[in-house]
Amino acid sequence: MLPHKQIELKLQTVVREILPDADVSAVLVRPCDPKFGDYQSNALMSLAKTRKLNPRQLATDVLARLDLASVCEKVEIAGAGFLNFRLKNSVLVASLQAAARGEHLFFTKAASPKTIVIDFSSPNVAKPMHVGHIRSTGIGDALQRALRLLGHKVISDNHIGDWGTQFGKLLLGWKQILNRAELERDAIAELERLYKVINAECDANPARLEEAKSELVKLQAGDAENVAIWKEMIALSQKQFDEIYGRLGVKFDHALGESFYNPWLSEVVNDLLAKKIARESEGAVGVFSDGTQPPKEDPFLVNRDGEWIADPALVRKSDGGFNYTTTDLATIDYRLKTWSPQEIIYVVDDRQSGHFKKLFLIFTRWKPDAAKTTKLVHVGFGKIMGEDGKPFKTRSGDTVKLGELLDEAVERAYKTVCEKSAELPEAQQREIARVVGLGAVKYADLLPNRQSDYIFSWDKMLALQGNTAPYLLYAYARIKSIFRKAEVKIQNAEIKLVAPEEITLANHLLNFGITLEAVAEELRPNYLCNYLFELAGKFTSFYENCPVLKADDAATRDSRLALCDLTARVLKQGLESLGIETVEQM
RNA sequence: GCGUCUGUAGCUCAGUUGGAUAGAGCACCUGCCUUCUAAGCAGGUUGUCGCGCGUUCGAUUCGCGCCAGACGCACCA
Repeated sequence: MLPHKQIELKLQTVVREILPDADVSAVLVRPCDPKFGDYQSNALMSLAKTRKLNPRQLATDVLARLDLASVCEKVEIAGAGFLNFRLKNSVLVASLQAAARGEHLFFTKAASPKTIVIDFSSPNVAKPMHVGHIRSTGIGDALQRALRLLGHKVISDNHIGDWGTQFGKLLLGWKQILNRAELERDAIAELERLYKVINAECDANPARLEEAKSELVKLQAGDAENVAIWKEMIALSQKQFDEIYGRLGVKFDHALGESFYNPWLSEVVNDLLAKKIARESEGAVGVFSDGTQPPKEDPFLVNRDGEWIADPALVRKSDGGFNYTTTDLATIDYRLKTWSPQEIIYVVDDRQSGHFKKLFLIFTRWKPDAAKTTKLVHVGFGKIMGEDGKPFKTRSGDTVKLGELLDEAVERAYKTVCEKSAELPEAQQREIARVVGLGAVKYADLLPNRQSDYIFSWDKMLALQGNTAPYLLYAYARIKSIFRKAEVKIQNAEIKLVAPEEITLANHLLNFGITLEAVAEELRPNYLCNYLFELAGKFTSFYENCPVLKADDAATRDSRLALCDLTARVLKQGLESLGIETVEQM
């Protein structure tokens, strides 16, 4: 068991003895400022607070019964009632030794694994994937990787936008102005052109709009020709998606698009009507407020000029068509029936938070029993802005296509590789550039707290210094370089932690699991980014101050090699959890 | 108008049950390549945590009210 878990366990046991009714699940330790110790618990202070106890007295009572002599140096009470723990050197060493033997990598699998459906990326058919898609795709993929690493059963599902009113216009365009040669050359660009042209015509001419609508109606009615064209558009788009996901190394267990749920949509609406959750209004069917919440917190109400008026979630349009709330409800139902998940996570733009609030509320009204066992979570994120603070666009004002963004990242990385590592063969330079470029894009997107908008900057992203993917990859490559030069193989080397840099690094390795758990708990990959950045920093400090291959004696050398190896393994595993590859040399 | 999110160093951003003297990178300055990759390291400078009030032993964190910005508000998703 990892040392901090041992501390927590003993601490919880003692707290339970002293306060039998206390909920000890929040009695945890956290890594802290090294001047106080390796770990700290402030849980006693909040326990004391709710019970109106003197926090220092409680800490004293707990400490009197706390026997951690085998794990820590003397435990200290500080300030208002902090407990500070410093690990015994032998415990730290033993933990590293166990990791070196392959018994663990500083994290433990979840005690009770959950089944979790994670819904992310969700690009639209017939449209190019743009820069915005990196957010849902990267965050979603990092989350699925971290959750899997911790032993949860994850089902990733790409809810592709393959249905909707846009197909009326696309079908009209396909039939009337399609350029076959262009379709061969760049299918997505041609489809995008069709949409743009017809859309403009529809805006200007109601008759064109009617034509488009009638194509849509034919598609929805199962007209053979329209269905065939629609399927071809999906196939062409899928080629694009596969190419991008292939480059990004993103895999889905399923890609059940919106259209997959068509057979159940009218059923969903009828059920909602039968259960009086939805009602008719102005020819449409919608879910309205049930009046159980104060108006301010009720997402089905909106204030207009001082009056609270209905803001329903429509599930059927007055023309009989369905809305995305309907599809999303059918999707929830399908996922419940198919996988019985404890959690369904939606990695979707924060601008849709209102939709999800409504959707989740409808779910609890519609499936009250399922709602008790399945938690729905919206993992929202902000927009990518240009350096002018406005939404990130190309110089000509178009949205930035994801494929082109990746190309440019790799190209820029290639230029740097050629400068810095001119001696390497070109194939290897290309490979380094690929990993560094793609890694830089992903890392830059995962690093900021996901809910805020962030400013996209080529220079910062591919900067060679600072909190960037290249910095982390460089630290990893330096370790690997040591092993290329090492003439010995380390096997069960005895680890000794003497130099301050060795101890600091070792302590930080132990926190990998705490970090992964925080990522899984709060669904924030940026915690892992910061952990790895610190790890790389502490390693580099060690590297500068503690010669490895040129250590004074063989024992020190072997010990340091073991420390290098563990650091490399955590770095690689951590980066992998972020969806970032590593290179052995750069 | 109402709602949601955001506001932390000159710039870009972190800040994990409320916790100790609020951190990092960039930029700027000073050192360090005949020693394992200088895409590096060591050190220095930088703050009314938007403003005010409240809860608390303790608030960047929680509550309320302002100010500023972004986004959203019935048949698109």
